[in-house]
Amino acid sequence: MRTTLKTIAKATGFSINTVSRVLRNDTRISNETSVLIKSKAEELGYIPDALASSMRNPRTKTIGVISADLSNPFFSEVIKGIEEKAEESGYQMLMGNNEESEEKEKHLVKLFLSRKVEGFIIMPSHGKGSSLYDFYAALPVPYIFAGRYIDGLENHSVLHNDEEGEKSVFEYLLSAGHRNILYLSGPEHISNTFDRDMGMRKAYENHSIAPDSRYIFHLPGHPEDGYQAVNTAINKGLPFTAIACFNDILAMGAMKSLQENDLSVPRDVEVIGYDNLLFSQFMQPSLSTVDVPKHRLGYVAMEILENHINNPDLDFRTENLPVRLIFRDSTQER
Amino acid sequence: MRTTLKTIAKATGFSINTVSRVLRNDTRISNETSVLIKSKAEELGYIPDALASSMRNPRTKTIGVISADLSNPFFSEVIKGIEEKAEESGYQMLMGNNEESEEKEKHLVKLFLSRKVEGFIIMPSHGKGSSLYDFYAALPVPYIFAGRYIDGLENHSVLHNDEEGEKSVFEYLLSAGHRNILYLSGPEHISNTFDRDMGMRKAYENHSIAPDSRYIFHLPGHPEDGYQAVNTAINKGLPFTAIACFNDILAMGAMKSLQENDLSVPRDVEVIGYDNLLFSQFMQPSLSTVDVPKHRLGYVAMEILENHINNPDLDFRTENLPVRLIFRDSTQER
DNA sequence: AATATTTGAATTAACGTTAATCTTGACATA
DNA sequence: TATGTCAAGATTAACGTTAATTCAAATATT
Repeated sequence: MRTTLKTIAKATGFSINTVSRVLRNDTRISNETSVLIKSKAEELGYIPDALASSMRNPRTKTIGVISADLSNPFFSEVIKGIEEKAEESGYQMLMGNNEESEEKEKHLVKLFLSRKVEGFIIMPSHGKGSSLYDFYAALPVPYIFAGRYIDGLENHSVLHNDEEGEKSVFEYLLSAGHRNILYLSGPEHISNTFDRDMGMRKAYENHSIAPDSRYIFHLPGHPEDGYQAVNTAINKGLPFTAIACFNDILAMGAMKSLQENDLSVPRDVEVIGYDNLLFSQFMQPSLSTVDVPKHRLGYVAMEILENHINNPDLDFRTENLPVRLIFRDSTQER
Repeated sequence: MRTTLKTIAKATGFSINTVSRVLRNDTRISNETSVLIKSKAEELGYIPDALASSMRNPRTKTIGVISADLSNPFFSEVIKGIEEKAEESGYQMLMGNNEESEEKEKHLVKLFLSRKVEGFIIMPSHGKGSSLYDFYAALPVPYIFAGRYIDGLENHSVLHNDEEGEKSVFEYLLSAGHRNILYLSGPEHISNTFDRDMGMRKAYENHSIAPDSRYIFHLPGHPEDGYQAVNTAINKGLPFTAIACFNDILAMGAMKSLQENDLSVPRDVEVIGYDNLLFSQFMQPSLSTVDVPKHRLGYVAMEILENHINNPDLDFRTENLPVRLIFRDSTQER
């Protein structure tokens, strides 16, 4: 039989309530009793039942974290940031993967609500044209979208300035004289793609140039996608002198293709990634990229969520973290 | 006010119990009643309280997952495997990070027990000389160690044949004639280091050669460690013609150092990693490495755990997944 | 017609905890 | 002495479920 408060109460002769209060360090208990009960609890290997406790005490100290892909190094950095702050604040994480499906995402949110999470941090699968607006708007607990947003719910997001980031990439490339820039963009249903495309367009606009749609690829974002896209461009005889990538992983594939086609980076082609994943500085040549504060993104998301949990009337507002273009060896500028 | 079974009972005129049975699709309910109650539940936006339910029904359908480092791509692949099988079996994951500390690990296990997890999958921080043997041996729920083991609890582990894997690396290198092999090994407190070192030694033994301890480095396993270790070897004038690494991440750092020192891979130095992370095939040159079935490791761990949960009398036994040396461009052999 | 079975549901008692309200005895105060 | 205060603890009633038991009416069986 499991040791419960009742067991300890019987063993010590005190009431269940007194035992409960001792173990919660509640007041109005003599020191003698407290020591006695605590030692008995220890002796019996008492493990508190957090679920039973949550029945009277609505604070479950649990949050739900839903990511697009647990194995993606971008998300895992973000999740580590969340975990760090959650740990500091005494929260536990229920975790799930939406597999880039809105249905799955909704299902997970419901499941987690059932477990009485006090809030959510979500990396939504679909942002642009999401069908989940109504669903989220009606959620009974606070929620923060990390790194992405859902149309109409922007104020629930912690973002990293995607538009500014991609704009700085294209400002650099266009100013350096490039006129044939391959742009390996991301999936169209996520907000980041939309914002970065916008940044790209603004940079072209600043230079009074119209972007050429033949140079823009919308890709899922895996290494093979980058590899194939560059192969395709080369095979079609599309001339280019620079490649801007939606993420470092695409850049990894792109560089592989360039290498196989005997194109030198950065002499023949300059390449710029996005995200600044750990490995990008160790690539050969090391990858110029836009640094996204992934760990901080997670940490801040949890900070904000905690704020809203403790303060249900607080208004939500978009947080936008700064990004920074980092020059390494895959560009001429250093 | 939250909608509970009571709310629905009042709204429909049936008893709480009847409502409960309808929503659990229990028997002995007329179809008419069932439809009525279900539609009312839907209408009122009823969200079942899984915690309250767990008070009577001991199946919480939750497991605890504790990893050494959430942001490490090796672990995140494993976790994805766990998540996939967990999802299939209807389990949710409570997740935490032991930060390579046994104290933190123990704390997390207790916390999760409090939440009534039905079992654990743990990537323990310390395996060799762990102080947690007694603690784990007394755990009241089944637990599986993924990818590592704790001395005396080997039967709770799903492993990948570390000894065989590293042995195959050294068999290749020694057979190819290398006699000065830098071995960038891992942290001494984890079982993988111990087993791979053993594999290395067996290969040397097969060739009747005594390994030279000046060539063996025990490192934490970050890219900088590999980078520094190779720099150090070069600066000390230690001659070498091959590098075997405890993981791909070390190899990444090692290759960077070789590159900076104008040593060609694989012509001057052959390099072999371990783990076969996604990016290793995209490195320049692509990295020869030992493939570890990371996703499968997680998936199998969850399969086994579920088995033990459903079958408490089942004996634990070590599972050892096969590994395979993959030749790419960082070795002469292809 | 008397009895047994079946169906559909209500009642009751938990699960382990916590919060609110009582109780008791010791001591202090006027 | 009568009354008040306080400390230390006990009692009771929840929280939202589920399982076991009970009940009443309808139907079937002899």
